[in-house]
Amino acid sequence: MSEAPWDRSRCSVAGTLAVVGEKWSLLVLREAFLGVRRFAEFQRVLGAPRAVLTDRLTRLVDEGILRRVPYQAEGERQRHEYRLTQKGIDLHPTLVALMAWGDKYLAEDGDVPVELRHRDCGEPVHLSLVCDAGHELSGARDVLPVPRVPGGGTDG
Amino acid sequence: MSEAPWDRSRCSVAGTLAVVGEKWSLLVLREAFLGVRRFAEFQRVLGAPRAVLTDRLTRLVDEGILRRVPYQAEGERQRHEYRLTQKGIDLHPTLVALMAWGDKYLAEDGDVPVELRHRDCGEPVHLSLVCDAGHELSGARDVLPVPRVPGGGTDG
DNA sequence: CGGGTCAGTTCGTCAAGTGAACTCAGCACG
DNA sequence: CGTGCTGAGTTCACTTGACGAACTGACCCG
Repeated sequence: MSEAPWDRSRCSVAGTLAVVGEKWSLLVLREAFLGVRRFAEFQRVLGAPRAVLTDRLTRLVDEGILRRVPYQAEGERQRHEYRLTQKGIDLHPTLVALMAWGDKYLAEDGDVPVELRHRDCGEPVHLSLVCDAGHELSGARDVLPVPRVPGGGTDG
Repeated sequence: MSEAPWDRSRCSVAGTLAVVGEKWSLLVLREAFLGVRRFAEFQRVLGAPRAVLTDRLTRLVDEGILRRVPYQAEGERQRHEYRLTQKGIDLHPTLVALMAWGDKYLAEDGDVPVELRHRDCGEPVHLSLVCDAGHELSGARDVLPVPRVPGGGTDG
């Protein structure tokens, strides 16, 4: 059942990448967050080969990240569309993080393709690292990774 | 120069994935954040083929995400090690986001391999989406994506 | 029944990942 | 000074996956 070479036991990053780390998977999700739901629409905006798209869509449905639901447009035949589940929606921070990095380093000339804003107040949003005590961390330097042995106690 | 099939013009997610979306790239970075610096160490903890590892390391150095610096251990010959640049450190939120999702959905039995804590106070840290007005967003629903045409004005 | 669209499969080709063996440099040992 | 060891990297044969175009099948329209 090892469908990926990544070592799941060592970190959740590997596990997550084993699920959505294949080519196109995260792009599919990106479009899903932008409202794309139908096969042909994914195909058009992504330009991915149909076979790959079928595979990724099926995979994401199998993983519970997308849901296939019947869909009936007016005057058209019934089709089905792909919609995000909660599990899929929870990948939003990942996409936001990827986008933020791309915005910073790949579009420094201000040519940001998509901007994220708070729906209520219209202000731009960004990711922030906070601890349970309410402190806002300034960066990776403030983070202490604590490895935990599976089955072992919480090492202080 | 199109080293990837992703459409860079549409979103920064695609651009970022074109840089670090290849197999093993993000895993290499994950280990880099955990303190791994030498080739053999990457090779051991990841189990990646050496050829691929060489390629990813070179690629990440070329992209300015890692830096190759000389390294001299006591009683050993001089070697070089790979260290994160600021550009690489800025990928930290991406890895945190991936890890958080994996922790939630792949290790629900509490078997979280690595926990991140605030270095100052020891409390667990998590990503949070905040807007420039200081509001903390509850999720992807509160986010409004605003597409911007390259070269066009800020469409309100 | 024929044409058109959406969704998906099949297939030949080509790029990429994989794992083992090989090379090369420098230190340790004798 | 030669031999062996280890870290870093390359080469190569094999397998997997991506690619793009053509094909199938369902369904609506006329």
